Amino acid sequence: MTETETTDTSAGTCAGPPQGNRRPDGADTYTISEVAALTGLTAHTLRWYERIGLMPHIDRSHTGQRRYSNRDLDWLALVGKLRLTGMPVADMVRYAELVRSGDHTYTERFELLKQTREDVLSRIAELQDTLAVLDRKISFYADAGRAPASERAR
Amino acid sequence: MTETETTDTSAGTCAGPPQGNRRPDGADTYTISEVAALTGLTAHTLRWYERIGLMPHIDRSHTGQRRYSNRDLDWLALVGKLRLTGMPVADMVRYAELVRSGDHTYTERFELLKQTREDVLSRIAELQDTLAVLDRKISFYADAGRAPASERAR
DNA sequence: CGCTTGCTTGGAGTGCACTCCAGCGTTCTA
DNA sequence: TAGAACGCTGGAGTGCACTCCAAGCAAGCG
Repeated sequence: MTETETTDTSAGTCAGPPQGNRRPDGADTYTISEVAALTGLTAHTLRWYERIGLMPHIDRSHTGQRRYSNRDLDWLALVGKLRLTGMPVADMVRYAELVRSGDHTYTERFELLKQTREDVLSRIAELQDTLAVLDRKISFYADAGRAPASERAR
Repeated sequence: MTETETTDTSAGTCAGPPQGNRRPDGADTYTISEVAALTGLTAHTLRWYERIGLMPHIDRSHTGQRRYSNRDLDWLALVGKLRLTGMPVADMVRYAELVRSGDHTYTERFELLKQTREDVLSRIAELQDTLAVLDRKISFYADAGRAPASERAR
């Protein structure tokens, strides 16, 4: 085996705050596998993110190995959040491009964030709707128990 | 072109309640394209759902064409809800199998629903977390406007 | 009767987001 | 200074959820 790649037991149900043990700014260099451990992503995915333009340029050691910084970790934390809103990776790349192209893209980024905010809000609303449906079904099953199948449930 | 397949303009942002014009029970037979229009799914997807076992057995006309009922529409509405919780199709198939195999699967279905409810709850929590992050960023951009890039934002 | 429109099937294709591989170089630990 | 563990690359492969295709049957209409 050439590469171990986090035999992922961590990201079970909760995906709790992975920002545990960061190094202080100034002494913040992490190898790819450290970042993998900290973010829950695989090293594969980190390299892939870079290839598709989702990451800023990552520092390299004198031999060409990636050295991540706290800033990169912050960016990955944001990406992680956006990812679980269901935002397509292509849109995140778009945002990354805006950041890279400088300060004159502020308003565009602002609009993008506001739009995303709206999307998240409506997704939450959808989920609460679904929750209501589930609760109705659950209480039906709770009532019915194994009573005669007078009204068959699906 | 042999099949028109809903040139999807409907499912834009909101995906509002598609349960508009149902026929009264007893006179409830719908063709596949009617169901497509009512649910926002394509006819392709409806046939695919059937193939993979996500649908109960659908009635057929004397020539073999599918005739959906209100009950089928109800089922599709539930599937739609579950789908947008991010539940994998395979899990929904599992639930469909439980329904098909009869009343003795009540408790298992009950457990599955409760688990799903938990999943939805934690997804909502995640999204609210993300919302907080977005709000912080948005207010940063709102404050910063095009002020000097003292603290560069990502 | 021919034409259009709609529905049927099995199987192949698509897009997304990873995920892995082979073959090689580097870094750490004993 | 071995040897194991880790990291590098380009490109190929995977799994999911559709999405489409080709060829054919069936109903309604002028």
